[in-house]
Formats: sequence, C-alpha cells, structure tokens
Amino acid sequence: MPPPPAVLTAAATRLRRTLLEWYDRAKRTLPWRATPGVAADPWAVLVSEIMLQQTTVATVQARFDPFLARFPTPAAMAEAALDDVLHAWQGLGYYRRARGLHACARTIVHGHAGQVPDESEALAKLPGIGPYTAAAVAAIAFGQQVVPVDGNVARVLARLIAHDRPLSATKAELWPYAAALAGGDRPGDLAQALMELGALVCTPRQPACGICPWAFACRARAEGRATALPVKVAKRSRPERRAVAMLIRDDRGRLCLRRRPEDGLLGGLIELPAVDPGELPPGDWQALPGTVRHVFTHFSLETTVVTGRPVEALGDAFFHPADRLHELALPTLTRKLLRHAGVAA
DNA sequence: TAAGCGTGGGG
DNA sequence: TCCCCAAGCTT
Repeated sequence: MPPPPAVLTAAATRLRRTLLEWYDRAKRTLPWRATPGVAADPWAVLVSEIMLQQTTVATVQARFDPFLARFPTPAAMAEAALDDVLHAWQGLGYYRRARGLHACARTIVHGHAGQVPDESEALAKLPGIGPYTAAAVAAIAFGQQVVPVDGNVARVLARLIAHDRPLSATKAELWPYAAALAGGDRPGDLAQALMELGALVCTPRQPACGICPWAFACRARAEGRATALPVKVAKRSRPERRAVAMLIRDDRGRLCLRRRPEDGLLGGLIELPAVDPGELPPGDWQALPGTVRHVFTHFSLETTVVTGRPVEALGDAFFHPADRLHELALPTLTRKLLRHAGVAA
C-alpha cells in the first residue's frame, strides 16, 4: 500500500517550492502560456487544453495560434458553423474534440453570458471537458486551488509514492495525492510545473533523476525503481484492415466525395468513397499501383485506390471541384489517398 | 469497465 | 521498421 497523502501534506510546502524554482528556470515558452504578470485568457486556456488532450506539445504548438486567431472568443466560435470548426481542426485528430469545443462555445455564450466558468465543477459539465481539463482550466485560467492529474502528473506521483499498480485502472487514486500538493499563490504555475516536470524530467522511459527537483523525496528513486514505474499494462493488439477507395471524376472533372457519419471515426469529415475489398460496385475500375497505409489508434488500414466510374451513381456522395478541396475538412487519410492518386490536396 | 477515438514524433 | 506514446473524454 502507498503511504497516505499525509506524507505529502507534510512535505507539500517544500515540494511546491522546489518544483516552482525548477519550473521558473526550465520551463518552455509555449504559445498558450500567459505572459508573466498578465492575466490568462480563459478561452485560450480552454482551447489549448482541449487541443492538448492526447496530442503532443509539438503538434499543438504549430496549430494553436492560427486556430485561436480564427476563433478568438467563445462568441466567435458559437457564431461559426460546426463545419468551420472541423475545417480548422483538420489533421489534429480525435475530431470529437472539435464538436465538443463548438458545443462548449455555444453553451458558454447562451448559458454563461459568454464567460468561461471559473470553477472546476461547472467546467466539468461542459461537453468534452472531464476531470483533468476542468481542473487544468480552473487552476491555470482562474488560479483555483486544484491540481489536475494528467498522464504526466500521474507518472510523477506514481514514482514519488512508488505506486505500483497500473495507472489505467488506478489513476483516480492519485487525485488525493495531487490535492495534497495544492496551496501557495501560484496554482496555475504549480499545475503546469507538474506537467512540465513529467514532460521534461520524469519521462516515461529514461527519467532524468539526476536533475529532478524532487529526487530528494522520490520513493521510486530511493528504491531504484524509477524506470520500472509506473507499472505498464499489456497493449491491445492492433488489427489489420483493408479497404478500396474510389477516385471518381464526373464529366466536369469534379471529384466524388462523401461525408462520414456524425458519430464515430472521423465523424463528419469528408472522404473518398470506400468499400471493403471485393465490394466494389459494378463499374469500370482501374487499380493504381501500390497502397496507402494509415494507422489509427485501434487498427491499421491498408487502402488500394481505384479510378474509374460506377455504373450507378453512389447514393450518399456528392461532386466537388478538385481545385477547391481546401474548402473541405479532410482527414489525413483522405489527403494521403488523394496525394497517392496525384491529386493536389 | 473497457473500448473507441487520430496523428506525428522519437527511440 | 516498429513500438511507444501524448496536457483524456465518452459511452
């Protein structure tokens, strides 16, 4: 059994101080971080936190400023069509986040007078905002005394207390330990410092314990188990799937496309019509050489592209000018397929 | 509870 | 090339 949070409570002041000293020295400059001395923009913080869900800092760094410029306030996003938000979200993945953010903006405008709620409980009621994001926004944007637990923080805490069960099933148990660290006059920096520590020092594979500000208190370090913790759980296998995508042009050279269902994989995005192998509708088809591989979270897909035309028009498809693909929200897989077929996208 | 949900970068 | 994984949420 791990020690009770009381152990952390006793050391909380020193842990906070050493962590914040390290953070002030080592932190990265990131576009969503508020300038010291300037109040954070809650909407910007909210957008950054949604964008960062399961997405690397490097990816978000390149996308954050243009996205926020397009939707600078909740009102700006609330007035926009969902398609515009999906379009701006292209390539970021987990597209349900874009839907949730759009719904968030409308709820904020219509139910909160355009102001992002300042408490964790209210934030957590918004679509797409769970325990982590609610706590992160409350702390970073509003200075509330809450400590969000993301993957980084969970790993840091797991090592700190030598928590030796898989985080996938026990992450919730770490929240009281995080809460035991709360306090001081920089709650937002404390939250970001914990995550930064996990990202830069207390890393998954080769933790840099030699430069860690918490090495003095780390139980895993003391026990020589820093690299072995947290306990990893066996990964699910990733099945292999195949598909055939159809590149169809009409007499005016427009491309045949279709919109995916609102729910599920790549929900609401635009793609080339595709079928399972052997399910091509009657028509005059020519297979392009080679295949396109794309890896999703829970399966890998190998796609063959055929060009030609079906005998009967595809029911759920539409035609769109090939030189105006930039208007559409296309997932990365579709861009790969178009490029493979020599279509600029 | 566990599965579904994208993508790109690093070791 | 392959595997890991990244500031999670929803159902």
